[in-house]
Amino acid sequence: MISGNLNVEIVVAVIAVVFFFIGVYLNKRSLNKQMNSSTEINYKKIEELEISKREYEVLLAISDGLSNKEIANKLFVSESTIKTHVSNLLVKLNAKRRTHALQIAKDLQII
Amino acid sequence: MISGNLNVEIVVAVIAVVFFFIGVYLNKRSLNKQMNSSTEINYKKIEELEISKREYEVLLAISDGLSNKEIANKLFVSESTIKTHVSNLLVKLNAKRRTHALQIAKDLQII
DNA sequence: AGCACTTTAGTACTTTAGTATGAATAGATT
DNA sequence: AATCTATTCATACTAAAGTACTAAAGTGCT
Repeated sequence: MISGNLNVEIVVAVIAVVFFFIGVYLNKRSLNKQMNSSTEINYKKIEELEISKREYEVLLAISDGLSNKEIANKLFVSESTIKTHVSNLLVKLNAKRRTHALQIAKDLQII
Repeated sequence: MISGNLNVEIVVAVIAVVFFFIGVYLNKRSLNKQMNSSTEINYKKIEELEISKREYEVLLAISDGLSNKEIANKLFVSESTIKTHVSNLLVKLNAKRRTHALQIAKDLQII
């Protein structure tokens, strides 16, 4: 009788643990399908768009809300240089302005 | 003996279901804490910052990458009006410019 | 009606952003 | 060595964004 009760308890515990992790696993899967945000960055897309390393740094700085002058200071180059990078980014992303570039970049999951 | 086996099966099933949902629930909670993106919008924060309905519409339009003129057309008002809203938004969000406002708004989870 | 707040809009101005163009330099590749 | 690409920077623009006011009209509330 004692060994019988122990068996039941162990079985219950195992089932609880197993189904707990099944719940966690299935939930993670379903959530990943839903939200295509906060996912990983699509590096292939960055290459595909021929966005250079420096241009990408500028793009990230834009998404931090920095001005061209602030980006220039951060990267130790002139504001002219940043303007060039931004202009090239806008062309490559087919964006009209920096906020538009951010919207597109998020959509493409490159930031 | 028969009724005894049935009870065990029912108990096992109940435990399985219960722990399955506990797994789902706890997983959802832990994921929400990690990624503060793609989560729900913090409407209390919007009120707290005293951002009006119209100002919030403008904020969303900014995050869509629209220019002041485009926002004006979309909301059927003048560009002057949009400039007023944007200026007020920048003050309320303590932002230096619209891209900075977007960064802050995302951080506060109001967009 | 009176009050508070939001939304609207204007003028005049300064600051940022963005375009177009040309050019120099460094690094990697052929 | 010659070529290609990325990065840098400048000048001279035009366009967009943002500030600082002022003010009128609409909305909701008491």
